[in-house]
Amino acid sequence: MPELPEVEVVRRGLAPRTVGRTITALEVLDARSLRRQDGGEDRLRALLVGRSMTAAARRGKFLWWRLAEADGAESGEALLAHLGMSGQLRLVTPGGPDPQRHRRVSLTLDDGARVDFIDQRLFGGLWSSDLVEAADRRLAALGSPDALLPVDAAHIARDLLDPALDLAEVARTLRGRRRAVKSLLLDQGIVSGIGNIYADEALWAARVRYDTPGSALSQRTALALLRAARAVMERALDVGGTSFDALYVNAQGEPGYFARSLAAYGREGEPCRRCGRFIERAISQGRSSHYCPRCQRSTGVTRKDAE
DNA sequence: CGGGCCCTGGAT
DNA sequence: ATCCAGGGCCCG
Repeated sequence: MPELPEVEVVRRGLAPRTVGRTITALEVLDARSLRRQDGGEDRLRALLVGRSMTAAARRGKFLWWRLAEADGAESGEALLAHLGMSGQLRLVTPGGPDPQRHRRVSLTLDDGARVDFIDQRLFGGLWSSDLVEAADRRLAALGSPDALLPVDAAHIARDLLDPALDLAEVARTLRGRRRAVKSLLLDQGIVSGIGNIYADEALWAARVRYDTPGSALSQRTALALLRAARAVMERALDVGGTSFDALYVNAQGEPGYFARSLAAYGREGEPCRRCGRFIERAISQGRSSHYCPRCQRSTGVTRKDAE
């Protein structure tokens, strides 16, 4: 399921073939993928056709293109995409493979290539969003030329690959909450880009149990956990992300290879790669958590929690 | 802050 | 036929 590494792989695949190109047509095969578009298909078409893409940026799991008029002036809007859990953005070149299954929206570019939005489960979408300045006025995201970002992504915190992220501050935020640490890692308003897979992997790497209250973490452990999350996502990025099946592929239609390196996610009943104990699975907040019952421990409760 | 919902298709 | 997967958002 596309989390930060997978979305970044897609961004890197799309950027060189889309930035600098002009959109010549919009084809909508399933309007449900435009659910979040004000004014629907007609308005999106009016905003896109004849505009060029000037940058491909990403914050957390949100990906967007900056748009400019024919004369090069910025339009003040971005084309925003979220892959949900089964979305793909695929580059289709004339004569190349042409995926039809679950194709929902296509953009045609002035070199004849197409960008297809494919989405089996329809949790993702494509829509336009006005640009606003990031609250901290720093570079908005990876791939962004300035501090502007789509208003519909402005509530999303910076992610662990963002040079402007203040790691110590995020660690302090985790420690200021009493919710389970996994729920905090998944909260895109605290730190973005982490989903169920990389949350379980980061917790395993840092030896922290999913249900440890944030307030029970030391600053040192909270920092170690965030660094573990960053490290596992960087390793996944290096091998093209995590693919379990055909649901996640890059812009060229190729899978990633990180599934074979997972230590916790999806490994219920298999031996822990550190200590050999069987990985267990627990349901919490409607999601499964995979963890090693021996080497992932609750760091215990703080005095405050014991009261 | 937890739970339901949006969706489809593959597994049971 | 029913269950389950899950990101984000909305509801209470």
